[in-house]
Amino acid sequence: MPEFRLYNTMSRSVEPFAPADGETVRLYTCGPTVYNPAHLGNFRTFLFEDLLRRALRLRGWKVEQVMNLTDVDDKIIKRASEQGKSIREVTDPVVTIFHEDRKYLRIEDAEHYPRATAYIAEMIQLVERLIANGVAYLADDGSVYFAIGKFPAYGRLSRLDTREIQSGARVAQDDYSKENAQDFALWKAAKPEDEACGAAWDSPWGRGRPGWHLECSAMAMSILGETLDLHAGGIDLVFPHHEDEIAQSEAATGKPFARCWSHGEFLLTDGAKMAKRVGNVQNVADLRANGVSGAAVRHFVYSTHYRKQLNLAGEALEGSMEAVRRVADFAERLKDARGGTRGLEDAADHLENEVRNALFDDLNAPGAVAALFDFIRAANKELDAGGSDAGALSRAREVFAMVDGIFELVPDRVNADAAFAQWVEQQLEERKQARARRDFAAADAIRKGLEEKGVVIEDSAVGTKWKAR
RNA sequence: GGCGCCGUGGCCAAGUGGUAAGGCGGCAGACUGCAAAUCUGCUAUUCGUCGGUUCGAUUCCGACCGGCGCCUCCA
Repeated sequence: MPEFRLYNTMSRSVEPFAPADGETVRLYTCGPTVYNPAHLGNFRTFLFEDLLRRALRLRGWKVEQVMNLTDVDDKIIKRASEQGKSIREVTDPVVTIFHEDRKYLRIEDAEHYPRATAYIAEMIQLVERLIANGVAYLADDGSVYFAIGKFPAYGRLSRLDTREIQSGARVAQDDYSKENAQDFALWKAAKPEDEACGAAWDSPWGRGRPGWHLECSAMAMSILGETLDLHAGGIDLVFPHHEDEIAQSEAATGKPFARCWSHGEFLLTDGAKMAKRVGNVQNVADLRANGVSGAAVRHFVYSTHYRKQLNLAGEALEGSMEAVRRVADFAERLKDARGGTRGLEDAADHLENEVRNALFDDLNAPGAVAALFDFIRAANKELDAGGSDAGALSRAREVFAMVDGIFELVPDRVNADAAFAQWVEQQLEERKQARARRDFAAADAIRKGLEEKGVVIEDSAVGTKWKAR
């Protein structure tokens, strides 16, 4: 089994990776803030993490993944206030949509999806530890802050040592009375609007709510233990989110918070970061409306390395839709095949090796996908040649299933309703008869009629197949 | 201003100190009654520009041009 190598943001280099106990990778991934459906940029990160967990399993490890759902934060409170709802009323529907979207993109279930509001007690305990350790303080405004000056390692992950506000940097908006502008809130004193929407809890420091960073540390350590094997997220979380997670976790436990940090790059739209503020977001609902399958999105995302910005532009998505059609046709063909050849078996062996090597080399998805397409061409060629080797065929099916079990590029079959399918079959029968009497004009007219209904047909020696397009 | 990333064919995009993966598209051919699917061949003498190191650089170094991201809302 080749060594698994992964880029570690902490060291800024590709390093060998293995879980501490040699068996189970304890993986924490920062999830969505559920005030609005996640957009494709968010999902690029979740797709990266999906591939990561599948690759780790391919390597032979178990994976225990936590993806948190941030269900209390400024934006949620703002929305709840505007709509006269509780935060729960705002977040519940969005959580439902998140999971639907996630399934559409075939992102596997993580083992845990903790909601921040379910871990308030753990967060309070963590803050108490930090206060006891002298690295957190209660300010005049009733909020508790982390004193970054008390944590010498602060800034190691992001390598942002100079914290002065420079020209060009965004200016911090100070809503709270901190001792140091760079200190971050662990616990925020409740404001009237927080109380109004159910975003306030009792604490030793009075009514309040958790700061954003606190939830991840509390949930990660509660569920996975004080030292994670791997912590992943979007590149923008490096600073301040992950920096602050490290500070508050390590200052509390005295142990390393994560053994490895992995960050996925952004999705751009026509060259600009996809973001609400830019106004260029697309979400899964938009894709569905345009007939873009989850499989096509996966192909698109996995065509670029996770540490490189990916530009949603040009005909890229259309290309992925077509590419995935090719994979689906091949899958069908492999399923229906009656036998294989020695060459088919060799191609399968080669594919398995290539995929392992690529994926274990810092998650080189493009390389693995390229190997898959090489295999499809080679296998189509072998299948064209016929062959009756049952062992070779089953080997090809096995490896293809393994690879597609990782990338999931075969789109869901659109199940035409029964009446429509019956109508299509009837048309095909009529066309068959027309062809039998060599009335090709009639046969072509039927085919044209089917195409107008979105049905593509393929004649072959064993009959005519059709598929909805 | 600080930190970092990127610039490869029409589009998306791998990769390596030794002469360019893969997908989409296009062109031609095989197969087909015609298609579709599939297969075959062709489609970057070249990897932003200019220098340098080297026997040799797209790959290393420097400068420049262009694009992007982070510097407490951020996947």
